[in-house]
Amino acid sequence: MPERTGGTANRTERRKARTRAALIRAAQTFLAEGNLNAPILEITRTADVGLGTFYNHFDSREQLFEVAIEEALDRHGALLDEITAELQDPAEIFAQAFRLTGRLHRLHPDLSKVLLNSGLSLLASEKGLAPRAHRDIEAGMRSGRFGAVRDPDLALTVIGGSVLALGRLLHDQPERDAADATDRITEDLLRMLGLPTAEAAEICARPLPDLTAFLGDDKAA
Amino acid sequence: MPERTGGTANRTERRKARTRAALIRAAQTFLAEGNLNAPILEITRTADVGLGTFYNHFDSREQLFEVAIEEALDRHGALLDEITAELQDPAEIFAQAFRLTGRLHRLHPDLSKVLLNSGLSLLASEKGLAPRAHRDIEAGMRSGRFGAVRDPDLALTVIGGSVLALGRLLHDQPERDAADATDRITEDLLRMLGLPTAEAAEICARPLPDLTAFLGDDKAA
DNA sequence: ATTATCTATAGATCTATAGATAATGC
DNA sequence: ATTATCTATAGATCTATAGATAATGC
Repeated sequence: MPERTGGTANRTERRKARTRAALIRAAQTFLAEGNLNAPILEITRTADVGLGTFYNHFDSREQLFEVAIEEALDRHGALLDEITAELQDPAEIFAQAFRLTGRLHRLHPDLSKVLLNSGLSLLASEKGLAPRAHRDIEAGMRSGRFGAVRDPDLALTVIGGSVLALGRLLHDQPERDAADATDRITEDLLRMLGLPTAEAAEICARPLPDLTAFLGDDKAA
Repeated sequence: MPERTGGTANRTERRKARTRAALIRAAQTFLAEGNLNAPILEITRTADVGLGTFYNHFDSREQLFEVAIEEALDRHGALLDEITAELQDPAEIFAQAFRLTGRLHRLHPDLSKVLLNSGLSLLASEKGLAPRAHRDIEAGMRSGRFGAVRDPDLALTVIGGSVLALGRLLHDQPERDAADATDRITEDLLRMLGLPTAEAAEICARPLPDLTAFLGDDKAA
């Protein structure tokens, strides 16, 4: 019977990886609660490992939380890649990624809260939505599709800020229709990038793949 | 000789107000450093008051920091009001407020860092830029000037997120021309709200009042 | 034999208060 | 006489490590 956790060489390494993952997962639950000061003992209890074990893996709480944020962004990035794998048009790739990210605040509230409590680090991170949006913006500029963009960093700034602020809005207004709010903002952003009004609306009205299928297993690689 | 700090009744009250202000100011310096965990003793040392005094004014560090963020936003809001007092057009009021806020990241880096480290609280706060932008958006909708806006909360979401993300960008890229970056984003946002391209550009090219005059005294009421 | 993990704990750090002091009110 | 502030400190809490234990490697 094959082991689940990674394909690393021996059992000792796999156990170590599992312990590390448990610590990261525990950190994410505290992050989701906005409790950035949780005592290390509480974190290790949540991870169900001994206190001393923490220091085998991390030097400080700050370091653990940093890794935990990166890991969450990474997982989200992988999900976006999976879902947009078939698409060619940068405008559509961007639109789908943004629309799905907005919906995620309802479908996966834990990840959502981790992102909201991670402050602005998502904006400059090499993981997650930001680098993908950057790639799509540059592709769209080259193809002439995003004619209104002169500086991709500035476009990315408005987009990244919108992702965060949208998350906050949906968190503050639990009864608001997340899909509708997200799609409207996506439309605004597409127009801002240079798409004609009608086309922006059309792209945001297209059907989306079923997210729940992808979210079935929480531990998606 | 009249006292400076407020016009409150007696000297005891004024001294108390000064102590409280010193604590808030000290909290803001730690906030600017991103040190949300500074021991209360260090905060009181920075404020140059005894440790016990802290508990005469606040119940917890969290409460102090909350007040410190509100105070910073409040001061910024008052500055914006002062500067835009003469203007009538909601589009121009909004544009000036946004353009000045962007420039503030260079002119007043301490306030800038306080805002960036305050997380997303600026987005939903009743103080600072957000309520003013909300007011301007609704005025612009009524006058038909912001024809593209259907839901003011969504417009405010993109705008608020952009404020924060712009601050982060300018912080990460110290050599970038803040005025230029800010004006371009303002232009994008005005177009998003429904202004014609040419008019958005024109409004963002107008001269701004001299901010340094207003920033002369840091303790502007 | 090696390596990860565990438990127990010394020492550092921090919070919150008690009681003393200093300043102002009346 | 009242009120804000101060200093000193008890007790709580937390970090980081030392040394023991358990599991795997070879």
